[in-house]
Amino acid sequence: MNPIETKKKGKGRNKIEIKRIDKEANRQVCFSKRRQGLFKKANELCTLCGAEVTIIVFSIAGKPYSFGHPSVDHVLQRFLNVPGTSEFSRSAATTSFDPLNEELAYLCKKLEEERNKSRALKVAQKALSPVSNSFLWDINLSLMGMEELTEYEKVLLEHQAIISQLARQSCCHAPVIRQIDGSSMAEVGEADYLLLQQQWQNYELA
Amino acid sequence: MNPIETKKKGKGRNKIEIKRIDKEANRQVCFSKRRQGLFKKANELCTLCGAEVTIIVFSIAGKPYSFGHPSVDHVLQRFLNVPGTSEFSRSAATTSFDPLNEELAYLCKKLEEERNKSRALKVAQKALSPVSNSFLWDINLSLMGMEELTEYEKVLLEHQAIISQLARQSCCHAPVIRQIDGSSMAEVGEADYLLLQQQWQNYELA
DNA sequence: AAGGCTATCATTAGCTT
DNA sequence: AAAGCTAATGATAGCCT
Repeated sequence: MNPIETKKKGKGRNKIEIKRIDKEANRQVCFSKRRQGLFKKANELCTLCGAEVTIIVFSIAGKPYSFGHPSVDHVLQRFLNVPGTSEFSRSAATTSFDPLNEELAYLCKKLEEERNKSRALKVAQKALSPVSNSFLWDINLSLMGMEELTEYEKVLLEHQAIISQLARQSCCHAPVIRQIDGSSMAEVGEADYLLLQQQWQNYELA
Repeated sequence: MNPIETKKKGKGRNKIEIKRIDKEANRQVCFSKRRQGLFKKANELCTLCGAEVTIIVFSIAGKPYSFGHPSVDHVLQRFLNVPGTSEFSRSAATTSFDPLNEELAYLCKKLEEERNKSRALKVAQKALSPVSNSFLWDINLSLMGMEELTEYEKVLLEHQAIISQLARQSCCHAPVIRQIDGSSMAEVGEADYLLLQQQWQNYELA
């Protein structure tokens, strides 16, 4: 037995390199199997962790497949409504200015204005440690009504967007993986209805 | 040895049922690990099969994470332009053709938000006790360093989660008093950056 | 093709620092 | 909290039908 030539048996799985599969037949089979696996994983993530997930896949042939919980549209709407998450959520027409920087500058300016408006509150801020933001924990949500909470939520989203922008600028130009909360399965084909049913059964049980 | 009680050792993986994880700490860890796994699988699908994929995930805390090859926007744009794939595809695709209206709508929306914010501020200033929430509007993000911003982001996420929960319970009309328990939900994913770097390296090679 | 099989590789739940 | 470990479970490449 040659120790170097550890020939594998014909059955079972071989380790493969993650690079484009040249042989078209193999690529198609791999695509189909792995897409199913990906959607299954996504479904598990939703069920296990209460997350909202959407996946859109275009095959090399251009055929679209999608997964979404609670629905593709729901997650997309939510994503597109987050300021700064997607460029075309507000304007696909990139004019001479950079929309992201423009948005950042705009929001900073507005925040600065708000800041100037509430001078009386500077006292409270100064009383607190300049290093620590722990005073934020003092915010008492329970004193707010729903309307106020809604407004506050908007501010949170804006601040979050700004922070993400800053994080993006200070790191690299790779697309930042962004975050806020929260699963529908809209398979363009038919193959995944079973998975969907299973998913909803899980939810009904929960 | 009781044949019925096949107790597992402390180490190693146990089989788990695919249902919501109750324990929050475990759920968070699971979310983080499985999200990374999902993105890795998606990246492999892209590389192996030449597919275009985007994934959008909202954590239970409301934090958005996204994966996209070649980019989230590219895949979303392609998807939204496919007739019938998404309910709001038509509006999203057609309105973006008019840059002036789009920009105008955006500015109007922002203006309205600012007005609401000011209104909320006034209400807060009037109604709240000396321990006021309204100093929040005074926060100047541009004065914070990354470390501070990261901390602040954690607070934002927690508040968002609480607000989301309150919103869900709003049928009660009485804002539920909940105390923040110090556990942070934020993951300004360094692990994600690694994944992204890996992703981009793969793409540069391809 | 599409689905089943299975050896092998990959992911991860629970645990430890 | 975040990162590392390990034994189990889970996914799947290559083959067969």
